[in-house]
Amino acid sequence: MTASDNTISDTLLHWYDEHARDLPWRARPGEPAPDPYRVWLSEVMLQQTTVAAVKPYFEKFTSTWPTVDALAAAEEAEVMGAWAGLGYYSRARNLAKCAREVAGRGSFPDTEAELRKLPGVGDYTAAAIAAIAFERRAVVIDANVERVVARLFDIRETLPQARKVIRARAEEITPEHRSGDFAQAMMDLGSGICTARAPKCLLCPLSAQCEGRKAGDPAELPIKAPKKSKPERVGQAFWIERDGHVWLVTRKGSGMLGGMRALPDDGWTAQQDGSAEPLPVGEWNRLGAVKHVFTHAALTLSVLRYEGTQDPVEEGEWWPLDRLDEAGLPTLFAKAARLATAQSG
DNA sequence: TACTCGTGGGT
DNA sequence: TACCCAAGAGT
Repeated sequence: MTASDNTISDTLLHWYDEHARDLPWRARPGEPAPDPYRVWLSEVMLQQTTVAAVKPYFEKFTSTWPTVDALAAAEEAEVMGAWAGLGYYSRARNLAKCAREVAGRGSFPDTEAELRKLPGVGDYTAAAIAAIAFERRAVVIDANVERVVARLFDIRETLPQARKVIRARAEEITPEHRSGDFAQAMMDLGSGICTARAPKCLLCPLSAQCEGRKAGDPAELPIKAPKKSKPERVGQAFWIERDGHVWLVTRKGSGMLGGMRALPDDGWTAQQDGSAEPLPVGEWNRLGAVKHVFTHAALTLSVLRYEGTQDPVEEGEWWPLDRLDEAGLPTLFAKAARLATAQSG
C-alpha cells in the first residue's frame, strides 16, 4: 500500500459520504451495517440488472418475505412468479435454494469463503456481502470496478485477459476499513460519473489521479473483445383458450426460462428454430407475432390460436384470463399473451 | 475459457 | 434504428 493508493480510497470515501445514493437496501450514513438478507437479496437481483429495474422487485420480495426464513418457507413457484420479468431466472431458482440452505443452518455465513459456497453466490456477490453486511475487508469487483480501475490505471490490455491486472490494482486500492463503502462508492462512481459512454470526468473526484485521463480518452477503456453476432430464431407459441381460461405450462429444467410458467410452444431454443407440431391437432389461427431479443439470440414468436375442441395433451393448467397478470409469465410470453388477448378480447 | 442465460434503458 | 450495456453465476 503506497501513499498514492491511500489517497484514492480516502478521496473516494469522502466523496461517497457526501454523494452516496440512497437505496432501499443500503444503510444510511452512520447507521449500522444492513441486514445480510437484504444485502444478499439486492446483490443477486442486481446481477446484470439495473438499479431502476431492481427497486420494485426488492420492495415486493422484502414485503412478501421479510426474512430469509420466510423466503425459505415459500413455494418455489411463488418465488419464480414473483421474479417474472426480472430475467436470468436461474437467479430465482438459486435464490430459493440458497434461502433454504441459510434457513437450515440458522443464519448467513459471515466470511467471503463460506458465502462463496452458497448457490447463486459467485466471487463478486460473496465479496460484496462480506464487505457490506459483515464489514469484512473484501475486494469487490464488478463491471463498474473493472471500468473505473482500467481507466484509473490506464490498463489497455483487452478484457477478459485484463482481469488479472485489474484485480491486482483493485486489491491495492481497497482500504482495510470500510471496504464495503469503498465498493459501493466505486459502483456509484461507475454508475453516475465514470460511465461506459461519455464519462463525466469534470465531476469525478478521482480525475486528478486518473492515468487514463492523462493518457487521452478514458472512454475507450476498458477495451473489450468483439462480440459474436446474434442469431435470429423463429418459433411458435400456442394460445389455447376455453371458458375464460388459457392453457399454461411450466417450463422444465435449468435452460432458458426454466421453471417459469409459459405458453406452450414448438420447442424453439436460442440454438435452433422451433419444429414441434401444434398439439392437439386441429385448426389454428395465426394471430400475429412478437419479437423479443435475448442476450444471445433474437426470436420472432408467432402466436397461434387453437380453434378446435380437443383437450391439450401436454401437462399444464387452465389459468383464468382475468388473473393472467398474476401468472408470472416472463416478458416474452407476457408479450404473446397481450397480443392474443388484444385480439380475442 | 467460452458459452449460456433476460430485460429494459440509453445513445 | 441498432446497437451497447447493467452490482455475474454456472457449466
